[in-house]
Amino acid sequence: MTRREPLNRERVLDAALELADREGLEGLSMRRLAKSLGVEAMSLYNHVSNKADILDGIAERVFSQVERPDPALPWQEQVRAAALAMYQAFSRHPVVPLALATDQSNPTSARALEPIDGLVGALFEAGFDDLGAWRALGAVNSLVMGSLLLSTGGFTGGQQQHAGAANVSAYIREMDPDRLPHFSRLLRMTREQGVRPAADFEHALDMLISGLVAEAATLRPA
Amino acid sequence: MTRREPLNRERVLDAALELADREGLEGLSMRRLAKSLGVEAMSLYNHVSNKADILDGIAERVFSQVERPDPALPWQEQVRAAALAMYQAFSRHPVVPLALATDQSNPTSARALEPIDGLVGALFEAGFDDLGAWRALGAVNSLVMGSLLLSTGGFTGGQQQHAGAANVSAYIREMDPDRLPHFSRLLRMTREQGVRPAADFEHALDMLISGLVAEAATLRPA
DNA sequence: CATCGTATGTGTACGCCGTAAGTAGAACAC
DNA sequence: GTGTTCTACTTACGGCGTACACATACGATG
Repeated sequence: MTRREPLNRERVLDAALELADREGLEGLSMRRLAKSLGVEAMSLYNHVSNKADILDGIAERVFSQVERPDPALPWQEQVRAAALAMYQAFSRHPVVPLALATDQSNPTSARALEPIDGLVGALFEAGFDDLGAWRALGAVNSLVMGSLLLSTGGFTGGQQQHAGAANVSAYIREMDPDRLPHFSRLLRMTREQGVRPAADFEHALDMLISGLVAEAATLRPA
Repeated sequence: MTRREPLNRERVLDAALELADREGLEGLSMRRLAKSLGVEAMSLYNHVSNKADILDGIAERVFSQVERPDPALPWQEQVRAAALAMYQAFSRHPVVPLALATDQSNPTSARALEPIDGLVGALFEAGFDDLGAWRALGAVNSLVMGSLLLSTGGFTGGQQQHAGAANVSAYIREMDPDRLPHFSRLLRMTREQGVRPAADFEHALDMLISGLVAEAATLRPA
């Protein structure tokens, strides 16, 4: 009998991320995770301190996959690249934004926050003061998180996969177009043409950044 | 003995929203809700079909409190007013955006979606085509939801209440400012000056809308 | 080699959760 | 009266996170 590899934190987090990607946040339970590792639930506690620790761990892992933009770029492009990089990394693992938003995960390691630090640096380059940078950071983060959350199951989201299509048509069926003429027109359009969350996000990001640029222009009369 | 008022859907939803406001989303359980009504858990099922139904119900309730902007306003101001109205209604009941984002709630009634319909109408007024309006709607919704979610417990959120202050200072303690110079500077600032999520959101919204306006200007050479 | 402390995995149990199923009692129609 | 319907209650099931006690295996030490 091939003696099985001993457990360790790495392997637990690997399996947790994989399970969560496959089954969603509510499918990630200690018992199911243990089963996927061929082990009993309580064994996990020898390697992680509790479930929150697991969620922090996978969030950190995903944060650490966020590519950092080239600091030589103009600040707008750094902001754009940083936001896109966060969006892309998180959209590969939609469980993470969910866990962050619901406060089930709270990564505090420097490694996790580095992408954000880079973004703030670019905002300082642009001439924002502390409050301005804080607000711009919040705007970008909100757009990233909001886009991710709405594209996964949010109320007006473009849920393109799993229950997605069925979901949108359920909306259309239950909705009377007389009371919601504009919105139902949009929903019909999305049904005919599909929905591309990443492209939509990129477009939204560009609009926000153009607003940031306009504001930054008032700061340094150059 | 004063015979107690009989239960009904209204009273169940009232109590559910109140309990959720007080105890948060994870504090809203069928058993606790029943107890707050002086009743056993299973009795609730005579008036709502399950827990998802309750979450839909309270979401609809809060949606219906969103004020609709005056359609006579210029479109930018309609968009601004609609987004602010959503933000304000939801920030009084932070459970609702959470339930929406985690797909635990999925209101489909016309009443709930009216505020969104109005927003789309304003975007059509601005000259956006279907795809443009869809994207602009997504941008605004994402910003609203993202801001709400991050201000409640998000990873870089301005959690001003409950565990809030302690939380930010925990960050500061665990973080070494050498690796995160910019971000730690911002956190220090927020600790000294506090954080005002609503003002921050308004600022972010204005930046996004200025981006929307710029885009709309390219559509109608007017 | 034997021994022992530590690290790792297991079994059981507790108090939560949502809810299916069955039942008891009251209100009402006939 | 009898029957129907509606509401609330009781019990129970399978799931959750995890505390606690226990077993076993391993590496260092004698």
